[in-house]
Amino acid sequence: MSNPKPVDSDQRAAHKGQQTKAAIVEAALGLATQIGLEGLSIGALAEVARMSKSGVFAHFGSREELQLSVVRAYHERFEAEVFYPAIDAPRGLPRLVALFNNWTKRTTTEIDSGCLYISGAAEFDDRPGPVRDALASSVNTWLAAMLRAVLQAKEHGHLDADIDAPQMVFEIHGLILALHYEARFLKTSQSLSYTAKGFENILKRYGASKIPLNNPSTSLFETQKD
Amino acid sequence: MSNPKPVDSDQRAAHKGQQTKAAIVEAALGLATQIGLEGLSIGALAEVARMSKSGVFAHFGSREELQLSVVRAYHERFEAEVFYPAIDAPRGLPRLVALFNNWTKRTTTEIDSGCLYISGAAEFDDRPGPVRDALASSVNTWLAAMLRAVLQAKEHGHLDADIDAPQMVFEIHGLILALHYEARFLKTSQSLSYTAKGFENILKRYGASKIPLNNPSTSLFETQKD
DNA sequence: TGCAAAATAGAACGATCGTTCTTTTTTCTC
DNA sequence: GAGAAAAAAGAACGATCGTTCTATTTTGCA
Repeated sequence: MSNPKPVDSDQRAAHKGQQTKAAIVEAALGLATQIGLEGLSIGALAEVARMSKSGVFAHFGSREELQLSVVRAYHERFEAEVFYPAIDAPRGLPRLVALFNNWTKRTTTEIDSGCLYISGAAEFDDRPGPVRDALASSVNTWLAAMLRAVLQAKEHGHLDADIDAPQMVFEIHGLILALHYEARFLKTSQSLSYTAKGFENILKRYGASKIPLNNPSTSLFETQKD
Repeated sequence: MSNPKPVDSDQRAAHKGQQTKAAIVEAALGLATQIGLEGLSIGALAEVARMSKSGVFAHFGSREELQLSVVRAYHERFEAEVFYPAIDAPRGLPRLVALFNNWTKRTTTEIDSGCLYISGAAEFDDRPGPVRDALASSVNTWLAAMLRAVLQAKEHGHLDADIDAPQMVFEIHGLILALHYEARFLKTSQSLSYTAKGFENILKRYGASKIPLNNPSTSLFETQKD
């Protein structure tokens, strides 16, 4: 009638199928983060999406492809929420701190919803296949980004020159895993402050104290853009 | 005929039912550590135990009771393998080191088999009920034991007097979680050495360097009794 | 507006799930 | 060795699983 082109905001020239598929993946992501990728069933998903089982199934062709779609969606969300906002911070220590802050913030949010990289690791650590590969690839990409940030901080003199960068990333990773485990499963109330203090300890040990941050009045755990 | 009392070595006066139940739990433990408590099905378990489904089922009465039996068995094994051997070490830093060494050793073994406390946390963090409670209770018992060891090390002057003991336990827990995650899921080859180095870093930061161990020629990661 | 194509629904499949019931086999005791 | 008790097997149940097929509805373009 008035406008032949659909006024679609975030999906350009999206046909109906792609829209509903996106909505299904969205719902599947919510289910999978709560009950896991293995617990995600097409019947339950169809109920949440208010569709028929076969209607949902047709968009993926197999359960495995549905799981892969969920992993891809989670990866994009993680990138958008943790990685991209942090590259606004200047290279070196500020960016490393920003990455960690975003990671912590996301993990804290996930205390209610769950983290696919953690539940997925537990579910697929013994199950070879495309889903496991996709999960591991995403996590490795993220850990490589953290490693890059550490190396840059080292190059800029924000950290000691002789530090073992992968070692530092490993220890940081441990903090996040402990945060998720103790906050979500054990419901330990102080987990977040333990995580923050642990990160401070790591920073000090690797020489971050020598280089004050741009804005000394700001806590280490406030992301600062320049 | 000759001897009316059964010459049973480790199960005194055990009737047939208790013996086979123990064997079933043993098999279930093997299955559950690999595919998880949720993935553990009675049909698959019966096949492994070379029994009928109903034969297996009769010993537990419900799947949940089977899962609880597995958790209890895992708890006992963990205690026997990690906790009890370490209390041969003298109170304080040596015992703390022994606990960590045993924990690390067990986790390294579990790279092939899986850890029930980690996979169980991922599966039951959103699922209230007796299984979740049993898992959380076991883990809390173990973390409390670690905390006790840290406090004793503090009291004996092996660690700084002003340290935050729960904070230290949290960081140690993170190391173990990272070891399991990166070794088992990501197959990062250096995980074990990262864990050992991370523990050394933590010990130093909390003041362990001030008190040399009994036997300076022995690595921190060799358990030493007496 | 009409028509092909895409999207969704509906029904049914074989398989497996946990569980119940009945029957057979094994074990233990007198 | 007989007979009661315990243990294990067998069959079947309703439910749900992923998947396939066909029918119906909805969409998008000429």
